[in-house]
Amino acid sequence: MSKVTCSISATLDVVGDRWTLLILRNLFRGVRRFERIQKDLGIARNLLADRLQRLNANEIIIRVPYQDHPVRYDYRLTPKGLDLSSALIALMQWGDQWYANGDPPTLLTHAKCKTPVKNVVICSDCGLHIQPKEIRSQSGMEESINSPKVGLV
Amino acid sequence: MSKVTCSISATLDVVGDRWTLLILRNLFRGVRRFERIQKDLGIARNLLADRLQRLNANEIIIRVPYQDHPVRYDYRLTPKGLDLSSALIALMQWGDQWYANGDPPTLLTHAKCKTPVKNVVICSDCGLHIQPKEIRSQSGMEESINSPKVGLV
DNA sequence: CAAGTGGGTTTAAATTTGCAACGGAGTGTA
DNA sequence: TACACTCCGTTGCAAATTTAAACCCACTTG
Repeated sequence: MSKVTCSISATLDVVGDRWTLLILRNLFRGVRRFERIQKDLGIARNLLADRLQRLNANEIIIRVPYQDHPVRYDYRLTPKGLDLSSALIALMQWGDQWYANGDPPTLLTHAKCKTPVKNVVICSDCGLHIQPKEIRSQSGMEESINSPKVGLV
Repeated sequence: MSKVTCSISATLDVVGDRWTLLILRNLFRGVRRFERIQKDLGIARNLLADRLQRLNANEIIIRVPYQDHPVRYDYRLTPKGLDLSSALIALMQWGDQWYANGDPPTLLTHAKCKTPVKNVVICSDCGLHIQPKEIRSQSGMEESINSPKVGLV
């Protein structure tokens, strides 16, 4: 595999289309069969077939037979697929924040505490929460993620 | 605004196309002008014009003139746009994890400590890190985000 | 004045999508 | 036995999007 130049675009190449993340959302929620997903999303059947194949090829999901004659499959998340949960949660959190008027359509809670979960960016050393403007971006020859004092409107 | 039924799809309606998140990535990195963004991404000019207009209409970016005659604009993130940073970081982190072979093309660090930042899901009450399987999903009449013991392959 | 730059719009071709119908291999019902 | 129904796709075609490339306008620079 060749050197990737941007992990965001690498990710979007795999899951960055109109439907894929919504399909994954359903898998996270336990909706794992073709027919159920199709009905829930209203996605065209050919597209769903194509997306599932692609996710399978990329090892984000795996097909697990639940019957023979004819063989029918559950689509389940692999560890690589499960690892997308925080991205999904981050997207969901933004939608909650800006489009739900204080009434999130779905609430994710910590199984033990029953309190809501939260997606945050922290410093891997000091462990503190970090604001966007405290972040520096280091790569080949690109600018900082926020050039000094001009990031915000 | 009508009741949103899924914050993920609400978010994807606004930023969930092939280019929009990549444009935003550039804005986060300080690349704010039409010509620079177009050259960096190789996006078609008409699409870039369209996406910037749409982001502006959705109040994710704002146009700030930096000269008159002719008036030319910087495209800057609004607070709503800045708030997408954690989603972008989550996507980037997944790409780093699964496609960078231990060598992330871009490293985000905490300005103070110089150590890498990390996107995590925590419990808003106990503050502990949460694994995907510890999350419950509560909404109208949908299943848990992970039905008992069948989530993983 | 000619060439270059920034920021688009227009046009036509290539690609993707959505829809509806079809098929095959069962199961359930009468 | 016949008939309908379910699940999981595939196929064919029309409609919508995306793309590349050319064009345009209003300066700015040499």
